[in-house]
Amino acid sequence: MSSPVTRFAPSPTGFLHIGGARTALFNWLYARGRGGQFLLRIEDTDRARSTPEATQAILDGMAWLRLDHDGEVVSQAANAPRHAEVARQLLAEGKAYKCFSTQEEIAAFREAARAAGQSTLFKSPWRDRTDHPDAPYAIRIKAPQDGQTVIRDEVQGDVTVQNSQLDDMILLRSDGTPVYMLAVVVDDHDMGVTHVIRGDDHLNNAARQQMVYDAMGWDVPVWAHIPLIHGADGKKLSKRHGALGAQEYQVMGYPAAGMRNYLARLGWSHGDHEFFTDAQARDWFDLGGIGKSPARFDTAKLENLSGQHIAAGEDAALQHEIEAYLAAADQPPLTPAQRAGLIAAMPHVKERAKTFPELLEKAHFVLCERPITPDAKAAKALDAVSVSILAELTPHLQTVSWSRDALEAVLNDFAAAKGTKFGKLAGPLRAALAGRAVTPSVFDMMLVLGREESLARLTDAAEGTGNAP
RNA sequence: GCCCCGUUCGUCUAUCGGUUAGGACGCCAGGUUUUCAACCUGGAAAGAGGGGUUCGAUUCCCCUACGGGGUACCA
Repeated sequence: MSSPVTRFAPSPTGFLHIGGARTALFNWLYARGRGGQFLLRIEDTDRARSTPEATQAILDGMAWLRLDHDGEVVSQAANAPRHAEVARQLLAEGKAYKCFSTQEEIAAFREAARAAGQSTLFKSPWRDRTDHPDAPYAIRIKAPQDGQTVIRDEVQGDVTVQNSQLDDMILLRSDGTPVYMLAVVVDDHDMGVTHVIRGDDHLNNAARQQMVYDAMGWDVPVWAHIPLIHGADGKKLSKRHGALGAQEYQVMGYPAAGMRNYLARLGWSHGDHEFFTDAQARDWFDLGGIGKSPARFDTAKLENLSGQHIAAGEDAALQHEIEAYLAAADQPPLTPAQRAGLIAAMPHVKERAKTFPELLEKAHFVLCERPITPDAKAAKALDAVSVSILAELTPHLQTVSWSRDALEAVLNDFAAAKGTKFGKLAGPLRAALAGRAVTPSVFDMMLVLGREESLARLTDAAEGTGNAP
């Protein structure tokens, strides 16, 4: 069995839609997991709505999710001559015919049919006529008039469509331009696509497209129509559900790995596995694991998975991705000092953040410089009493060996001597060290900061330096 | 209107005729704790409705309801 060839074929009319991202992911997973190829084709035949910016946005979105494609990006519009050629061939073989009906005539036909309560499928009077006038014509395929067409779908099962439901669809418009329904088939065939994994909304179209495959004597690809993604209310995903563009999630600070895991898990499953790596997803992904019903987008689950991926992430990789996030979110880049600080603090902050903004907030202690300006909550922890206690504590830290055990011992002893518990000291220490009330462990902060910087910050706080919320 | 598809806890899902219907997220209660997060323990929570088939249906078939998609010289 030869290796599969899949493709993602978005229309460049906007950003990379979240549903499109999942479709791309499924195709990528299927191909990559089997040593196959994953191709990318931009369906830009609608010149009016297609823009280069949109194409770039799609490419950017895929790059963020690390969905690399094989070969050049194919432009469907560029293949128009080949599409027309196929239509002409079918015409020459008598499998298609010239239709001289005008759009007005067709509209009138449908209106009458609707009024009479009959099928609105257009029945062209030109199907079998040979007395052709000298006028513009469209090329229509000769659809089978009886029998049925079966779509052997890997997700939906066998879907049977009565051929009486199929019309003689247009292949080539009267202006000579090919129609999408023809273009996809020709392109998929020419590109050697073996597996068409796409949205459910194309399921019915598959029957019409199969007519073209049959007429040309081409092998029909393996179909896999995946259910669409819906909003939290179960309705079709739309703007009112929030972010629709895949990249908006990058801007919100979700790691690509978390997004991929979530998207893969949305509508597909592999037993009870919820959290998995890219490698596992590639190994496990199969068409049989795709569900049949539409799934709702759940931000809470996305967050959970993101948190797990951040925690499991490799420090250097996280570092790079966070810098990319900063750029995508239009935020100032890290200074060399901040970068070094973040790398040092990473082990202590990555396990407590669900998103990058959250991680950065927890890492604030290495991103800020003296004198530290505490936020409101931290300032509250630095009242007169606390400040005097810090002043008293500082000398004890001058000589202690700078290790977790030693620090813990010193602070506990100091707390005991004061007749209190370390917990009471933690708040002020946190505030002095980070200027925040929410931070990693004070011991971890001190170790990351080092003795000199830690003592300087404590001294600042004790002296009230820079203490102006 | 006609055609096609779908329907298991709030959400994502497992189950491929026989299970106390499992897991995860979220939620609730308790525990741990140095803030947040994490973590530990426990809990509430589901087969749309109605008919069949069968010794036995969540699972197979039919009907209804609801949801989605298609029905273009759009993609």
